[in-house]
Amino acid sequence: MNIKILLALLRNVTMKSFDKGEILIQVGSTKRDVYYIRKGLVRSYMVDEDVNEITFQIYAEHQVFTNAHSVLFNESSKFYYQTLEHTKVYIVDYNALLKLTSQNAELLELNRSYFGKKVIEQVFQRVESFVFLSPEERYKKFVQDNPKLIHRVPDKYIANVLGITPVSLSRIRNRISKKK
Amino acid sequence: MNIKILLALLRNVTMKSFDKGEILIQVGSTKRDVYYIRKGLVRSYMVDEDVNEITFQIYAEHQVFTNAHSVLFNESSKFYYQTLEHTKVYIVDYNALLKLTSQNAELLELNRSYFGKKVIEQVFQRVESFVFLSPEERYKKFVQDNPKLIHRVPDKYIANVLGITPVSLSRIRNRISKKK
DNA sequence: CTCCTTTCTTATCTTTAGTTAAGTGGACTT
DNA sequence: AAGTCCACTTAACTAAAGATAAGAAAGGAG
Repeated sequence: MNIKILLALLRNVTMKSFDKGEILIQVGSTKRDVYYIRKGLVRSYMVDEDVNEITFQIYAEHQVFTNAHSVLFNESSKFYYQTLEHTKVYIVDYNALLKLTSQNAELLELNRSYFGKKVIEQVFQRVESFVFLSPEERYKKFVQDNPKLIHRVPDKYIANVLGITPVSLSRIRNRISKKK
Repeated sequence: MNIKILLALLRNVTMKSFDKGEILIQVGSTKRDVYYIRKGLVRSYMVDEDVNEITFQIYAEHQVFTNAHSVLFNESSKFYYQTLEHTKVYIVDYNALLKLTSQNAELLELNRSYFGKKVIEQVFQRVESFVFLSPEERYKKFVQDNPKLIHRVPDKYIANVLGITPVSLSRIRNRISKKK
């Protein structure tokens, strides 16, 4: 990779720290920032008509997230993105990233293959888990895929991600532990 | 758009017709063909351990589908793609498409924005429907989004797509019609 | 047109999830 | 250290979904 482009890339990267509970992306935002989590935990969530918060996704260390509605569909964000712990992130403006990568075939491929794929792969697998698995199986898969997360993320958020209620999640846990 | 590139594009497009029930993409295939449905209906499905077919997605006229596992993740297909009616499609090899589009910024953007977005938008909305909606609400949304499909697609396939059983789908219909 | 297959519905029973509320245990505050 | 808040569990009830089977309706093949 061209060192000139690498330097240009680095110039566009910002490091930021956030306290627990801070909002990184607001609903309605059209910013096209791409976040890489160096340390910490972030969740995306929506607020429904009854003012309930519903968590859509959870992101941990080394994961990339972004205002997907803005980057992918040019719409404003439907989600809040909020830290669940003290969190340190690298931020790149997606437009700048695009400009840079379009100048370099290698980077372009990296951008497409890495960033795009990760996001899509995740979403795809998630649909599959809803179509093919029961809530209990989804929970088991979640634990398997994210063994460390269950101790760091409140159950109510995990329940939302699995598409069930916190009460139901608690019962599923109970059921599983009894079977053993 | 450059006419030379347009012609090159057309040289890479094949038109094909399939009878009802034919398999377009086999499980295990690594072919990177992109299909555009001119007329007809296609479903993607998996076969589980108990040899049950589980339908993952349904594609109709003017929709684009492809061996997503192969194109997006460089893996072999986990799904069969099968016609549900006599179906006419245009086929482009994705690799050829990539080569062509990379020579032309306009086409590149078209490819990214149109093909990519459509696929991703669909999957995203689908996850949202599982997280935020009940089975009954999912069914209503499906009818709203695909008013013509319900009369062309067997219920058991729709049930799979919604993540429920055919029996449950029948009951949901019954419930809805009684409420009116 | 009739027979056969497939799909859809209906019924019964069991299991699981949603809802609401009460109770328990931690963590944090003052 | 007592009180407050919040997350999680448990309980009781209702509603809905899964499984299985049987019957009705529709579609296709000969």
